Amino acid sequence: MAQATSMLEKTYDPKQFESEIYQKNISNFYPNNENNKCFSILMPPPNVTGSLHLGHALTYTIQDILIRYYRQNRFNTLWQPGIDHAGIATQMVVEKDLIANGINPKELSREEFIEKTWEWKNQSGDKIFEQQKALGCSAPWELSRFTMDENFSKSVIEAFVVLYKNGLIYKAKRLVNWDNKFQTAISDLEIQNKEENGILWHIKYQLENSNEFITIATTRPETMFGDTAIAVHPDDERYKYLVGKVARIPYTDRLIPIIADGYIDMEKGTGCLKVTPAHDINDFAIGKRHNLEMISILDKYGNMVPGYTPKFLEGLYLKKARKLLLEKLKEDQLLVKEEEITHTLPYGDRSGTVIEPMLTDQWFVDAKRLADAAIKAVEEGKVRFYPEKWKNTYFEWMKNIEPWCISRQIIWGHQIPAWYGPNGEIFVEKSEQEAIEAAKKADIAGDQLTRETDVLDTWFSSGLWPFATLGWPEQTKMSQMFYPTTTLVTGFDIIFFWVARMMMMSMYFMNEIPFKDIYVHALVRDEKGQKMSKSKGNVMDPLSLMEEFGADALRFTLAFLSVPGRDIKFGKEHVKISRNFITKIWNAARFLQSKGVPFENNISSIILTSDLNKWIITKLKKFQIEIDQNIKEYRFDYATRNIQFFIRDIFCDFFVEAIKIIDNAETKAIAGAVFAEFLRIANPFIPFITDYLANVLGIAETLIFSSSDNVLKLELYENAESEVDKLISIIHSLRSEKQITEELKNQIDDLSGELKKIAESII
RNA sequence: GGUCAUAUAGCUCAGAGGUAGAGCACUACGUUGACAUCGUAGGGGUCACAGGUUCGAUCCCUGUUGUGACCACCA
Repeated sequence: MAQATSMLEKTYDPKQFESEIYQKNISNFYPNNENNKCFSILMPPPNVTGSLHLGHALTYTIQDILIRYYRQNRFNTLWQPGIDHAGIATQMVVEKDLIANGINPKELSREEFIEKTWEWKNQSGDKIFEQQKALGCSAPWELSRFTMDENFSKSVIEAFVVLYKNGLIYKAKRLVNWDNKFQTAISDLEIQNKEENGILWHIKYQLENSNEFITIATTRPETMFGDTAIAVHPDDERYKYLVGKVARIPYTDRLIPIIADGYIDMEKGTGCLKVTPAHDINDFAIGKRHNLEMISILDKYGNMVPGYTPKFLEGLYLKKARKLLLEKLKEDQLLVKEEEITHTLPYGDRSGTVIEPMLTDQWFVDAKRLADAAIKAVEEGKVRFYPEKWKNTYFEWMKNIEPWCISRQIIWGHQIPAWYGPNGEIFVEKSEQEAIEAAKKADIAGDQLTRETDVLDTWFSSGLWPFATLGWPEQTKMSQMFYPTTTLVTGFDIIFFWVARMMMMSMYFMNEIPFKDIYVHALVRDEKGQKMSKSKGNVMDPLSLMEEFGADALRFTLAFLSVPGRDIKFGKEHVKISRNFITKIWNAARFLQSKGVPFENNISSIILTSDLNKWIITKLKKFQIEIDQNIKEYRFDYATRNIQFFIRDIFCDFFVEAIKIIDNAETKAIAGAVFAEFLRIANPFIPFITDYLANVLGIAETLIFSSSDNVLKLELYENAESEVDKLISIIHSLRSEKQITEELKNQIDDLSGELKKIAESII
């Protein structure tokens, strides 16, 4: 004990625990093989470009609490860590980095660019691991996977080939969301809609062989050169007579028919819609119905292509072309009205530019077919959402799922394993060698093959995370032990991106759910409830919070604020309060130590004679039971409240105060043992201080593997509990009434000797 | 337009069919065996509004309003 005192006081300010240095170096992968209880969590792989933000800190804290809790209770645990290659995001960062170093990324070959990206990844890719460690994350880092690693890539290729051969992946020319900045297609999910003020231009098209005009309304006049019809509602009395006639697109010789289609809303605009199938999703559908030609008038950079475009606009970027065209239309009195409207425009969530619908060849996953099993698994309760309401969100999206465009025209990612023959033949194989062999059978020489240059959507590979990390398609021991995983912890913002995709992929390839529970946590907002963002400047850095208040305080705060179904309004003040609470624990330890309390006794072996001690034992066991329950129900908010209540209101405010009066050997032994058990119970939440105290107080080298068995074996002493509870309420009355009434005096006289002594000490 | 949430003390949030709870802030007192990063005591609430069910509703139901998120669409 004397030695422990010197450690406490020598290394640290005696009144406060400084947590930053204490980190146990223990392998955190814990297959103990004592039993077959397994608990596993997939760590959502952060982007390789990422650094830790508060949302990460929240999700990792929750996962770490779960992992530590089950590991303590002798489960075989796996918290699978890793990093995502984050295709577009990474390519963006690397390109910027290259430009900053005087290299033009466009002048690099594909191979050179990939090499540069790997270089960049290798020097900055592991930063986030260090940050996770600082937060106390106890993951087996040696098992980390990276989505672009050789083995993982093999799994990705395998998945693609199998899906293709079974008809679940296909190539098609369709309208996709096109990002002009990156010159790639993106999926529907990668779009952010923003409401904006815009102008609706009313433009006259002259009817052929007539002096009459028809007026359409559009927000995108420059696409008029891709028009292939004008549509009106079949019941629209104003325009009925025009159906079947033809109009001429201004500044061109092209004639387009006026058609009738029920999609048209008579109230909107002029009631006449210019139909541009290659540049609008709804127009595309109309075009299909009426067998219209699809004319693309923009190239991949968003410039007007020659051919259908009049000479004076050729080659111009669409916005410039629009401006020039409008001036011209005005001059020629074809622009009859400018109406101010608000409308929603799609923006690329990475590029920030307006997304154009574009007619291109892309690869798609037939998500509808994959969705069925994924929906069923949740409907049947094999996979459960916590809180349950998120299952509605999941169903809504899954049941209306659209084909998933998985090809990206970028470099960084898994290159699609497809080879083309000279006449457009497609060979999808796991390797070039196999493609050559397949081609040979079709009488195509290997040297005539060219490989698809597109790469896969990042989320295609992330979707395989639950089983690809465990070695799929090989059958591994890890997979046997840990698949399906127990709990997925994630934010609601990636239910579609990731959770839904993992569900689909896992049901298809493993024929089994990827996880049993999905715990959906909140979004961390600032104290005013605003989303944190760099542009608003309200981002709080977890690392500096940890530096100021300690990792335990941050973890405790995040868990405390994790009320299901409510976003977290996060203020620094909260962390300070938690830090104060950590200090309270620290000081309790200092006091017990100064009293010469022994900490090494096994709690279940101490013989209990006094009500006071039976009381604290009863409270301790109830505390343990509550914690167990709350962890099982993912109520980290309750669990942290339990911890606070037990150590402050139960242990410090009453029991420690009582020790000052009743300090016999039994009570001291109980105090030390209860405190030791408290440290153990709190360890998953606040690992730094608890492990440190356990260590210096001689309780254990670490609490990381200590189970709750001893506490659960204890008896509940209901009588002693109510006796002491009575004493506590007497003390409250004594204090608030500030004088002793006859009634209180009688109540005190009814107490047993030891308790009476405590009550009398208050008087 | 559709869906899902949410409304409780000045603030952040718990809560249960039957005397409204915590932390912070506020007031008073306290450095009498750890802790002022603390302790003790205290003030403070028509539990958004309107109906309904009930012996009893802040809690359950319906509607209204406010707030938030997501999805879809926009000529």
